[in-house]
Amino acid sequence: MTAQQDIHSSGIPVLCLSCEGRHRGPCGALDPDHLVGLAKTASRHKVEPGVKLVGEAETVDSYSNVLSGVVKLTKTLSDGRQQIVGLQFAPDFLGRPFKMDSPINAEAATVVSLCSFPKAAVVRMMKDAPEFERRLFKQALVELDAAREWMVTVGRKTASEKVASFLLMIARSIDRTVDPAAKSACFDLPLTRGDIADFLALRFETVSRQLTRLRADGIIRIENNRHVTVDSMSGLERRCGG
Amino acid sequence: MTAQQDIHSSGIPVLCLSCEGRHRGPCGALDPDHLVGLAKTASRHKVEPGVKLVGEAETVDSYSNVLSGVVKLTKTLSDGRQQIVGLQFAPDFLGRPFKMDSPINAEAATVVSLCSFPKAAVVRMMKDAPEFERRLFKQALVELDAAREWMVTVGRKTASEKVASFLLMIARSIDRTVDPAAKSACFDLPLTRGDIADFLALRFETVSRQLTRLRADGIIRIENNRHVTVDSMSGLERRCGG
DNA sequence: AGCCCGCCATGATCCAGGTCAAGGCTGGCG
DNA sequence: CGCCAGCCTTGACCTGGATCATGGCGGGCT
Repeated sequence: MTAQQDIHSSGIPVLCLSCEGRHRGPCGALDPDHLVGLAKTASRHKVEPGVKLVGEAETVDSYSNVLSGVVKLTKTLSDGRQQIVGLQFAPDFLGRPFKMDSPINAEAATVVSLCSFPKAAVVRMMKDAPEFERRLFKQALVELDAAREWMVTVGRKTASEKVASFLLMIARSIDRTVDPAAKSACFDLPLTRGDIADFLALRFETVSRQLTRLRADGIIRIENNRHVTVDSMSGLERRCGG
Repeated sequence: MTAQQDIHSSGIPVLCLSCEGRHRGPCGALDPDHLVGLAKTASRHKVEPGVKLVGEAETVDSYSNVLSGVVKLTKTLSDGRQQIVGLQFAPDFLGRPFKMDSPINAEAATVVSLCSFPKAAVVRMMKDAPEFERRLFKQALVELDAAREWMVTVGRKTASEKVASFLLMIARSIDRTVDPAAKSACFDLPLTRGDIADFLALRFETVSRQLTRLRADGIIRIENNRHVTVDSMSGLERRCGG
């Protein structure tokens, strides 16, 4: 950080100083005055895996930034069939602007830390800081691109291609600093086999079998069911099905 | 239209007066001055089914409003497998703000009429008229909701439920004035069997068989392969699978 | 007219992934 | 410690939808 930026940061609330939501997220659009106003209404939480954050068709009165961990967005049919329709990582903004109720469920997939704001404070910020609204707009478009990308995967790829595509996506999302052209990667799966199945529209047995196959073929190693080492990124890419 | 509105409309370009893009679309956010500026750069087209409007990964230098007809948004894997990831009806805005190139293909599914603008004109309008940008934001969120809704359908429903859900969606999209609680409906399918298959992640033979089944069960009638009459909306809803 | 081409329907067969079943591993808790 | 619950793996078998094949229908072109 340069001296110039240091001076500018003098008015920034302590809470926000090293916050992901400001560093790369929507709050980065706000000047110190706005941040002070918003920070007064903000509250931080840490929630355990499995905790429901927002219910489908539920009225929502707060929005949040994801500061760490992974949130899964799901939809469920009346007979229990479930589909994960999106994943959110830090510093994504969690919530549906311009609507009273959420069209989806949001649930912590891992330990998640959040910075929550009353809905009204966010609405005001969107009015007062056009660049803030614009960041939310941009995130919505990125999520739309991602949702459409996954429609192709869910609709048209084979089980083997789906699992490879998922691993590649996670490898690239978990640590965005990693060289995208790296030969290998290493990360903790944020989802159980069952969750991965709900994301890819498979059964957990099928996910398990495909992971076993990737392991047998020397593409990946798995420790403790969760920790994955990708030994051959190129091998993984070749299995994603164009 | 009241006298008051009549007076206000006096400065509106003739082209825009009865335009769907202004009536219910993004241009409704613009005042006469803005409309005049935008209309100077606008051009209207009519294109035949099958005409490619935007290519995947192609640089785009114009945006459009859909004034009539249906546009399909597709993604294709390198080996030709295709998925329709969205449909656009009047008065949807066609184009990806904040990006040089489109992440998807857009193709006319029916005869489509468009009102196109140079990209720069739209970018300027987003700066000058915050309410215009907000409308585009809202449309993006509606498209995101729709994409997620279809992820559930594509991923978790059976072939029979998929086709029923598709017919219901079309019945409700084609004529938005129709009573959503109506007992029956009547419309032209904007897509071929093959297109419907690409939308639902099925094969066209499967779509054909499911339509035959709905016909045999007295839920729908089909004339000329395209014109559908839904005799039992409730029967169709019951087959959508929650 | 006669031909071709795109679209659709339907039957026969196949197979990827779903379903059912059995067992292992790990961590929390009485 | 022993028990239980959640998660994972693997095997055996089944089935919904894909694939392959055949033919009909309608509209445009020569």
